[in-house]
Amino acid sequence: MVYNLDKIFAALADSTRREILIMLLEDDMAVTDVAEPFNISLAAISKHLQILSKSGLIIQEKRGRVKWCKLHVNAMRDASIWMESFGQLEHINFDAFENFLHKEKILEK
Amino acid sequence: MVYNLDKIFAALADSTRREILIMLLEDDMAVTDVAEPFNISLAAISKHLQILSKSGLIIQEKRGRVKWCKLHVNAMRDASIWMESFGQLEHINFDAFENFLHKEKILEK
DNA sequence: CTAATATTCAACCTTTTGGTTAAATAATGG
DNA sequence: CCATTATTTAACCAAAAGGTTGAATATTAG
Repeated sequence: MVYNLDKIFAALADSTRREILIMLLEDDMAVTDVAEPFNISLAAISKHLQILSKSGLIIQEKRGRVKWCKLHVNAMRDASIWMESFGQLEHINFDAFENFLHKEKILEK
Repeated sequence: MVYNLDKIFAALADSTRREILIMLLEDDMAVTDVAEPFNISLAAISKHLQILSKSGLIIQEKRGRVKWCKLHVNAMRDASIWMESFGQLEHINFDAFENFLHKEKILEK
């Protein structure tokens, strides 16, 4: 399966959706739980999740009445490969990267 | 200077703009020359270049009546760093990457 | 000075995006 | 069976995106 760069980058171009992806790094989540920290409607979150689904960045699986959302990182790899072509990543700025992880609270101080 | 992920990813979400970036990998170009391979109006290309400029992915510099466009890859690094957080890039798929470079005619067979 | 070249701006159009609220659907618990 | 919970759909709205054409603005060449 090949991913659609238009859809992947468009999905990543919204900060709400990027925050959702970061939340899903930690664990799979139900739609209602994804919506909890945001103050927009559940319907809006549902749409964001559909955009993430169609881009391939997440997979949704319904069990009972709960639809579980989980990261599907393969899609992002396609986008990364595209970016690689600019020959920058061999000089990854690890300080900036670690900084990012702290800012997003993925790592604790 | 810090780049705006919304703008960078949104700029990358359009295939015309990604093609422009690939063209600029080879060399700096004037607006008219960027427009040449596309069959949309010059005004449309001008808008695409403004979007790329505002995202920080290119820099435009006017010399005489010609506005030169050049890649400014630092912006893309911010987006790459974001993607790094998904822990995928340490296993870069180099086959896929080389494949991409051939497909985009950056490398010849 | 004038014509040609390079680029942008303005006005317009259609489609998409991101949001809303209210109603619909589906599954579960009691 | 019925009320509750989980999620989506539908109808709507305002703003943004991506395109057009035609006019405007610089700058250069002759």
